[in-house]
Amino acid sequence: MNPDARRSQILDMATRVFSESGYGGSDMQGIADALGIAKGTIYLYFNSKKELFLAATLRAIENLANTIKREVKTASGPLEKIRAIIGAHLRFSSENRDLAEIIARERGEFLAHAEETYYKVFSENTKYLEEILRYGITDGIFRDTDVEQTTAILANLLAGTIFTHTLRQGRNETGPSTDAITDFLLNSILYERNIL
Amino acid sequence: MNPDARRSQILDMATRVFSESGYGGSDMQGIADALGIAKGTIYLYFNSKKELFLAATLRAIENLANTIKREVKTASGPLEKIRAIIGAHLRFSSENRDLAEIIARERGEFLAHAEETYYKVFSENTKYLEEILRYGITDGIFRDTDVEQTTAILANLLAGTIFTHTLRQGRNETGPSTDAITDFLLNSILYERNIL
Amino acid sequence: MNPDARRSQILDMATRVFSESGYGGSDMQGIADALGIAKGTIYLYFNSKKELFLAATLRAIENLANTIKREVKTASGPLEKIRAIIGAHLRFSSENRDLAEIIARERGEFLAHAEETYYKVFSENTKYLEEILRYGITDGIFRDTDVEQTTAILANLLAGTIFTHTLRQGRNETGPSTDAITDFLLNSILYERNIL
Amino acid sequence: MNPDARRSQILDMATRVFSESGYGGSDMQGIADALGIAKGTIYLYFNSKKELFLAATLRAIENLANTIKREVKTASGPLEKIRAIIGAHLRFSSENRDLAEIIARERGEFLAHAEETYYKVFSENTKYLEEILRYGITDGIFRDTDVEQTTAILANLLAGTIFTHTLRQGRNETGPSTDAITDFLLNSILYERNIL
DNA sequence: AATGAATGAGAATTCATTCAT
DNA sequence: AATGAATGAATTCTCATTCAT
Repeated sequence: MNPDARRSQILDMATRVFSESGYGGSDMQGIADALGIAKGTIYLYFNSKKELFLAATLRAIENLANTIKREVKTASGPLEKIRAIIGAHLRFSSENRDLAEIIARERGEFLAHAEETYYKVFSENTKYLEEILRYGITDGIFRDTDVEQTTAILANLLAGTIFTHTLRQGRNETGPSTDAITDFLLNSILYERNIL
Repeated sequence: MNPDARRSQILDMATRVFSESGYGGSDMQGIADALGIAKGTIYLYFNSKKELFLAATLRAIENLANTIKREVKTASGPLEKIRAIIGAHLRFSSENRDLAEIIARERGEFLAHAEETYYKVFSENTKYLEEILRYGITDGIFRDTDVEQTTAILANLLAGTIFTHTLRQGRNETGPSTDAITDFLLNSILYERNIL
Repeated sequence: MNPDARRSQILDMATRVFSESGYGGSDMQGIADALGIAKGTIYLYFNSKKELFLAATLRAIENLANTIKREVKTASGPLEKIRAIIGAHLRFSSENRDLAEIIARERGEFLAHAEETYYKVFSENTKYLEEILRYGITDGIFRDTDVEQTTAILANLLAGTIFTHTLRQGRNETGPSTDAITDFLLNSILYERNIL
Repeated sequence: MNPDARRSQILDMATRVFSESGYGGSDMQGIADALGIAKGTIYLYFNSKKELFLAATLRAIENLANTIKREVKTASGPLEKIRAIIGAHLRFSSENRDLAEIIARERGEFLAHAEETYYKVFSENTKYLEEILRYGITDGIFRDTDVEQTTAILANLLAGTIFTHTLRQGRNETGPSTDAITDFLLNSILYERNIL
């Protein structure tokens, strides 16, 4: 089997298993069994359980970061770009539950490493949001708010959305929609709400 | 030693140790050592490591819930009550890092149990917020928004604030202030922003 | 059970098992089984298999060094002291096969560590022998040989005696006797052989 | 590549690696890597790790035995033949460290097999030495000692020389020289020392 | 109530060996 | 002949939990 494909296949299964059972609740044999391969094979591609977990997390986080980047690039105009960032998070949480969940699991298991992971996404987010906000303020469509605080608020809101997504699902609840969040945000920051 | 005091002492240390090292990264011997007692003694008060961890988490969560309840009761008027809820979360994160951190750790380790924990706080939050919002809408000071969505948004924002608090600290960053979040929220939901 | 006694008991069995099967050929479970205790118990006293092995070796080497020291002290006169050193090695090999064997095993398994072990005994030997030889030369009973070379020769002879002891036993052969070695040595170094 | 050459090349590298790291400390992958060949290739020439190790040891032993035989044959007269045997061991230890070291390693790892190995060399030694001694005694140049004991003593001395060679090197020490050992021996066994 | 020695199930990891290509 | 990916048995080590004192 092609090494890249095998590596990717292991990562897929590891993501699924770790997402379902957490790091401590999963074992290497279980991942191997689920793939129908030998335990030793996993170690040909990853040096340890921790490395496998973190590789799976990293891939998830990069996937999220790419999703955001792609959608922001596609969107035109500050309002649409903001909606794109919010939408990217919600869609990512819904469509890639394993990926979203493993990101949240990392937070509890490897705090120090999670810092880096977290900043991979959120520093990107921050960059985009600050640009958009500054542009909008200069342009006169946004109120002259403290850009950094506003950005941090939205970052927390989006992080909270991902961290609570699975929790809500366990209760058959749905969180706020992209539209609701976007409206909420714009109502707060727009200079003239009535352009909505 | 008074049994309740000993139990409480063990919970305190467990909270500290689990907060620092996570569930998988902590061991019973370490907690006993830190207390200067024998490992077996812990088992006189808690049946298992998991039970100890969840008891510590539960206490943390109740502490947060009580903090919120107390401050909301003290505050007068919808605006002040909203500010109190937000402030309670931020102050709790700052002043009780261990407690905030163990709540975040539980999310990654015991997902199913975390659902309950989470709802202990957030259903309370939700109840208060929905009341406040409905009251404010009826009263005409808030726009006529979808109350459930708005509540869910704020819940996510506050959860994100707790979950990212330690992460930010690792980077020597501070998150948004109570004032910033409150202003942000009110600007969005107030019927007339200029009353601020 | 008394911790020192237990530690000692584990060391005894480890010495026996490692002597019989070598380091690679032994496993911790086997040692535990032979003692009728749990594997984990061994780890309460020794942190790793290697540490257990080296502790057993160290004890063996100290035992040999003490045997030599005791017998040299007891013997009176240079000729008797020399005989005592030689006799101590031969008796040690015969009466403490496990101990002699584990010393030889260490040589093959942990070369770097064996250096230290080896010098624990042989620097002691060297010290005694050089003293005795110098004394005898000054006194006129020994020829004026190169003391360091002669000492090194006897050290090699005694090391060879220990290292080959088990090998010879496997062939039902006996090595040279204390008397033979002593006579051999004295015939070489005495100024006048006929005092023998 | 010529099969014999490849086999030989593998044995060379195996000897080096096993000499440096011991049997347990070496792995087949490491040997293959050092040769720049695939691990599986080694198994085309040797059926197992143990077989490879023992083949390397056997070759080393035969090399030593041949060295001795060659030098004994070349030397003329009992005194020179004795010097040749001693010199062969010392030169072998110095010039073929890997070979000498793997012989010592085998002693600790495969005791039963080492018996055979050991006797390959030492029975040869014994044969030569006993012949020489008996000849010298009959001839009147050697004292009438117990030939077997004297032979065993020299065998132990030479074995000890090989087993301690690497140990001494780790301490930057040199063992006794060929001349010193030969003089020592002859002073002991010669009927008239003054012919030296 | 407290202790801490002992337990042993459990998991990670290694690596000699195989075999399809 | 050579390869190197795959295997899985074997082993070390950990640590939650128990229990005799």
